[in-house]
Amino acid sequence: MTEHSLTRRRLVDAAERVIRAKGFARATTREIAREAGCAEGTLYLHFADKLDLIRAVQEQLLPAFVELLLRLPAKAGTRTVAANLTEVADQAMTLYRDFMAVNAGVFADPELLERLRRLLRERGDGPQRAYEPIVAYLEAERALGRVAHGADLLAAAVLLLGGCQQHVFVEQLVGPDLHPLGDRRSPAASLVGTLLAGLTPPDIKERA
Amino acid sequence: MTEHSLTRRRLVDAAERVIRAKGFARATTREIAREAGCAEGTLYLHFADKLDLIRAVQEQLLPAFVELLLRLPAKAGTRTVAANLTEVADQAMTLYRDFMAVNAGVFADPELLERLRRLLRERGDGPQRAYEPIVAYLEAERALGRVAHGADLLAAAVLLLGGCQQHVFVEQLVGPDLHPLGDRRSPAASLVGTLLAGLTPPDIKERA
Amino acid sequence: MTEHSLTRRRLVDAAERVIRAKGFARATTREIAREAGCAEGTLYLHFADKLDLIRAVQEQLLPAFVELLLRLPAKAGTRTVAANLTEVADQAMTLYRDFMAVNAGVFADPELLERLRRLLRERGDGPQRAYEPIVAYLEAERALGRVAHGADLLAAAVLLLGGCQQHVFVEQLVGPDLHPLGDRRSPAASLVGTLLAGLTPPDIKERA
Amino acid sequence: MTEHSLTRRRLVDAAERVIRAKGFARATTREIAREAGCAEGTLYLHFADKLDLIRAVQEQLLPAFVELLLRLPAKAGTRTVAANLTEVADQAMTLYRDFMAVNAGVFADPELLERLRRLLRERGDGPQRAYEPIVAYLEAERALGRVAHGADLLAAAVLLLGGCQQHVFVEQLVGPDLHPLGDRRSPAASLVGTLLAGLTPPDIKERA
DNA sequence: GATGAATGAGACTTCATTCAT
DNA sequence: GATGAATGAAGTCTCATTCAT
Repeated sequence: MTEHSLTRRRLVDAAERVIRAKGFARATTREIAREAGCAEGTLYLHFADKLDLIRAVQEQLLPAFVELLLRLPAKAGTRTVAANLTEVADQAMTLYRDFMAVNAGVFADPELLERLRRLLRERGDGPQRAYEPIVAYLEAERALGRVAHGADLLAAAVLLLGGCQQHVFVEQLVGPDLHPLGDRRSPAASLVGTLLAGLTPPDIKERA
Repeated sequence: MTEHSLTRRRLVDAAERVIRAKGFARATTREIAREAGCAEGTLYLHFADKLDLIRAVQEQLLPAFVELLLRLPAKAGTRTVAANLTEVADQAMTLYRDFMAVNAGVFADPELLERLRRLLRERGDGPQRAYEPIVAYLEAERALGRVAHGADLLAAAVLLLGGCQQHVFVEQLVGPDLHPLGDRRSPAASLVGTLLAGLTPPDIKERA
Repeated sequence: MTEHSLTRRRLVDAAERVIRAKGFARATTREIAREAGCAEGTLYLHFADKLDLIRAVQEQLLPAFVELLLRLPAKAGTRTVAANLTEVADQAMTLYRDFMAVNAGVFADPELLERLRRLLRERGDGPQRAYEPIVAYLEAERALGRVAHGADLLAAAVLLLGGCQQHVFVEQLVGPDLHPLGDRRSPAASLVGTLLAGLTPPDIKERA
Repeated sequence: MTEHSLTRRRLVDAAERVIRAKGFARATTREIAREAGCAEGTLYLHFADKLDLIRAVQEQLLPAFVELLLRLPAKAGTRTVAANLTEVADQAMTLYRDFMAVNAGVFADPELLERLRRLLRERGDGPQRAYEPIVAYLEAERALGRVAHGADLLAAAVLLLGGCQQHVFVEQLVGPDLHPLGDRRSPAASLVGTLLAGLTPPDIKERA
């Protein structure tokens, strides 16, 4: 089976490297083969076509993202909630920076998007899986009294990861120097602090 | 002048339609011209090149959102903060849905990204500008006592818009039915409510 | 008759200027019309097509070249033969520099070349007409004893103009600094001096 | 290696044929590929771009001439100076006839001209290199007493090659029958003879 | 399995020319 | 006569894919 071939793995890794380094639009089969150290034709011995290779890259990327978060729930009760979430936010920003080009390429091509959608659906997988360990962690903290009882933990996870993605998005589009949040010591900590504190003033909150 | 030419507008509209319908990767000059009902060469009478047309599409998408945001500060004190922000969040989600394919195409090609970056830099423009009216609105509400004094308003704006973008991102990748936030009556309201309330329990907050 | 229209003349002059300034390949109808200060369509009111305009440029250029030489024969007996020929050579180099782009464009396109050939044939005109005043001048000098009796005056004219064209050709291709003749005080004088003196040593010449 | 590939050679040959047959302006990549019997894309497997192919054509045209010139210095002392130079002149005319269309195309386009200029500069190459073996030959003949001691050998080389180029230029523009030098038994011999003899009468020369 | 030269459809862009105003 | 927006054929070049070795 070609599924576990060494050359196959080299091609997937090469594709990921090229997309990250030169952008999705520059990730040609020629460039990928060169990076993988094999001939262009070899690609078609291991993959039906280029989309098939891209799909393989996606399959490899998504788990990496989710797995990072799996250790999170175990941290409940350690340090502070802010510290734990800031660590996650920092890593999320790094991941979004890396994945930006791949995601963009997929969203730019409906055929790729549809293929990936179908694949994720079959597996019950997807980016929303990243919410789960965050929600689990927050549930654990809630049980420990370090998170409010009424809090919408799923919405919190969306806000947290969204804030990170938004930060990276603006950062890449206008540059870190023009990003209004870019001059903070830790943009991640700013986001987490605000998410934890909320915006409602104490007096109003009491009445609610 | 070509700036307000009818054909120019037809081309921009056609480009937006094609990008949305067939994706950025399928939005060829040929297809766009066909959709606009004019010859391919005509495109280059109104735009320097394809990117110039893409930029025009981006500039056409923004106003609806910007205009909503510009009215936002004046709403301070009306209805509830939650209602005002939820309206913005709903509009932002619509915008992100429309923008997704265009943004993806730009982020997939480093050259397009670089050119857009340079243009935005020259104009002092960019997606970060959307934070400003939100921050201004929240400042006005803070002056009215409806937002906490210590709140980090810029971080709040990033979380809010980021949460919206994240929601749309997952929605488009896995479909609305599999999105965990998709079954809520109003995902926007969920995000806003959580952002306003925060996660910290009242007792801890008092001590801080 | 459009033959003597002011706009027509403006177009021909503009075409010549554009070809000289930007090269034959960059001399588009759009550029020429812009330089002439009229609309692109106007060109087709005065000329059947672009080739017709180019032909008009040619018609205007060739006489300018020939007319320069017409004063030459009258100079026989004045100053020195070397001085008179050097003056011609200097001007010939200037002309070849100017005409290079136009000539190149014609020689690059067989259809243009054929049209020009036919036109010249009808008129009995052409670049060979430039030889005539040079030959006439040398004949006059020969009668005055300042040029050898057996000299092949036509061949001399070809060598002189050819040397000038060759000099400009190399100069434009490799740049004046790398041209081996470029560092002479006067390349034209070098060519003329050598043409006058010949290469054969005196002792051999006597025997002949 | 593609340097010695059969297809590469076929493309260069095809390009030369097409340029000669249809002119530089008609030598499109499509036409060249068709003439070479391969696909248009194949051209870009062997050449960086179209100019790269044109350069290869130029480099292929040169050798025949260069080789003749390289053997020239060794001929010093054999036959007569006139015979040796006439042979060179004949070959030069053939070369210029072949080169005319290619050179014209390059001189018609400032961008092509600039790129060729840069390439030649890097290599220290160029048409001026043709002067060197001619000068070397004449130096050898001078040492043997068959060329005058004071002669400007570089200027002589420029006159010789220039005369040949001029002859071909006029011949192609007005046709051989109208060329005033065209009815000579050997135009090359006429030019060489005149260059050797010079124009100055013996009595004046003695005084100098 | 591996190779890489060859393919050819199709991308973006230019430009001589036309025609309704 | 003049205009200039529109045309569309044609140009150069790219790239996913195939196939003989």
